[in-house]
Order: sequence, then C-alpha cells, then structure tokens
Amino acid sequence: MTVRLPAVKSPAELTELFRQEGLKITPQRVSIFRVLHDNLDHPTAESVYDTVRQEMPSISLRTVYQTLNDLASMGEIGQLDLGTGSARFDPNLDSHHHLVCDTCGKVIDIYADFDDVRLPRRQLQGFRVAATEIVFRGQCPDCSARADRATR
Amino acid sequence: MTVRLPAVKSPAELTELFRQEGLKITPQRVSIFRVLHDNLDHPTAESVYDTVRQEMPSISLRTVYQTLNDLASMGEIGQLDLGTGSARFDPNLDSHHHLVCDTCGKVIDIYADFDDVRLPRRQLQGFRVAATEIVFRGQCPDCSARADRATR
DNA sequence: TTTCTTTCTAACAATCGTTGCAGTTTGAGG
DNA sequence: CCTCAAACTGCAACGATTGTTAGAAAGAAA
Ligand SMILES: [Mn+2]
Ligand SMILES: [Mn+2]
Ligand SMILES: [Zn+2]
Ligand SMILES: [Zn+2]
Repeated sequence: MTVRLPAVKSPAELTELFRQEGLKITPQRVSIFRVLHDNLDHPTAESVYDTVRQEMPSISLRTVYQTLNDLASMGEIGQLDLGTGSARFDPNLDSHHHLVCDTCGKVIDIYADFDDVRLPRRQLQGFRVAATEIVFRGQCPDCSARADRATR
Repeated sequence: MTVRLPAVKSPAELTELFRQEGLKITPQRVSIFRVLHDNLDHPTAESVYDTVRQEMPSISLRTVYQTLNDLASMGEIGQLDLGTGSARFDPNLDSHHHLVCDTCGKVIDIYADFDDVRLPRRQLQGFRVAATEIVFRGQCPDCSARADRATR
C-alpha cells in the first residue's frame, strides 16, 4: 500500500489544453475551470453551477454540463457515479479511491494503492480492464453523531 | 484471496420472508421473485418488468419498482449504481465484486476476497465503513471485438 | 480595426429513470 | 362469504441530464 498526492490542473493549464484543441476560451469556461480547481469535494454539476453563478449570474446550467462533459471526455476531470442521485465530478487526476457517506453523500479521497486488487486472467473472461475503482461506503462522523442523537 | 459461491434466495424463501414481515403474497410478487431467482445478470427494473410481463401482462412497472425497493430495503437483494443509466438489482447476497463493461453495460460477478483492501484508522477520519465495493471497469470481449472491427 | 468564420451560450423543450398519488382491487383472517 | 388494510394500476410529477437552435461572442484574417 503506497501513498500518493493529489494532482489538480490549474485554470491556466486547462485553458491551454482547450486552446490546443481549437476550442474557444470563454469567460464561462474559465470560471468553471477556476471553480473546479479549488473544489476538492467532488461537486455535482448543480453545485458547480451555484458557485459559478456567484460571479457570473447569467450562466446557464446547460453550459456547465457541457463544459464538464467536455473536460471529462478530454480526460481532464473524472466523473463518479456513486448512486447519490447525480454525477460527481473529480478534478483530481491521480488514480485514487473513495470513501462515501451513504447518509449525506459526502465523498472523501483515499490516496492509496491496493496492489493486491488485480484479477487473475482466469476471472477476466476476456475482459480488458481499464480501471479499478474501490468505494468504501459507510457513515461520516457527522451523520453517525446525528444518528446516535436520534436513538437516544 | 479466497474464492466463494453465489447465494440467491428462492421464490419460496422470499415468500416466507414476506409472510413473516406481515406482507401479502400476491401473484405479482411471486412472479417477480421467480424472475429474480434465475436472473444472474443484474437486471434493471425495466428488464424485470419485461420478463414478468410475459406471464402477467397486466403488471405495472410501478409494482416492479415497489417490490424491488421492498426487497432491497429488507436486505434481500442488492442494488448497484454503476453509472449505466439505471439501477441494477442483484439477487446474489454473497458479498462479492463486479466487472463492468463501460461500453454495453454488462455486469459480471467477481467472487473473491481482497483481504488487502482495508483502511488504516488513520485514513478513516472517523468514518464507519459498512461495505467495500470494488468495480473493475473495461470492455467485454464482444465490445472489444466490435471496436476492433470498426478500426479496421 | 473591421470583417469573416466558427464555436459557444442561453433558453427552452424533451427524455429518462424513478417516485408520488388516487382510485380500484384483492389477500387473508374472522 | 365479509371486511378492510394493504397492494395494485395508471398516470402525473420529479430530478438529472441532454437535444435543439437562434443569436452572441471569440479568434483568425485582412
Ligand atoms: Mn476523488
Ligand atoms: Mn453481483
Ligand atoms: Zn454523512
Ligand atoms: Zn460490452
């Protein structure tokens, strides 16, 4: 089990990448890049929207989805489907895992390699495995406390 | 890494469980139990509906969702959210993991314990972990072949 | 700077999976 | 058989996401 560090691309880097792809640099996009950069809690499209809207009230939710999808398909952000209702976007590109609160939906990064987790060819049945995701599910301290209080 | 076997409850067992809970045994429920019992491919509510409808054309999709939710909250089936668009239900109660085709959505069981996958208290941050899910993502043989054919 | 081409945005409608609701039906105990 | 709480059906509503498109804006070229 080895420990690593997070790696999030800066707005400037993302801007440069978009430029290289021949995509235009709009204030909407730059604003989204900025919001992603200092959001470490796996925001939903809606929550990115809410934050961007504070400095750009006219932006549309559609544009946020569009840009997040673009970034995801360029491989510049990750997208997590954890059964919390909506997709969560992850600007942290380092391969890592997640700890999820099933009660409130909080998502925390786990920076660790589990070298043991590899499938023997026998179990692969011809599959080509591109990624291995580990999700630890449970209850965060806040939700545990709240539950205890309710049971008292 | 230890290997195990699948464990799926029979229609009779589920019927008995419902009876114990004071829930009524309706033909709709029994039919759904049967369909689940011999469905090893993690069906969606819609696909359970389609199958049940063959022998009971008047059943409503609403009832299928209702019964699947009941079973899931009784802990008698699992529910997977894998980002394939809709929830997948899993009658196999043994703790196990999954191999998912990101192209066609196929889901295959992986019966193996990865004993290495345990979080040191230091990383838990006070979380109470109830379950650890491992998802291997990639491409199934069919989809790989189809992709190769397209690239030729 | 002005023009021209291309891409993007905003607004709105539509879709998909799922759940809420209301009225009707039915399983199961008496 | 009755009774009646519980379950069923059909449909409306909902939240998340995507399709469409006319007009706006960015960037390149002149
Ligand atoms: Mn993460
Ligand atoms: Mn399974
Ligand atoms: Zn929580
Ligand atoms: Zn496939």
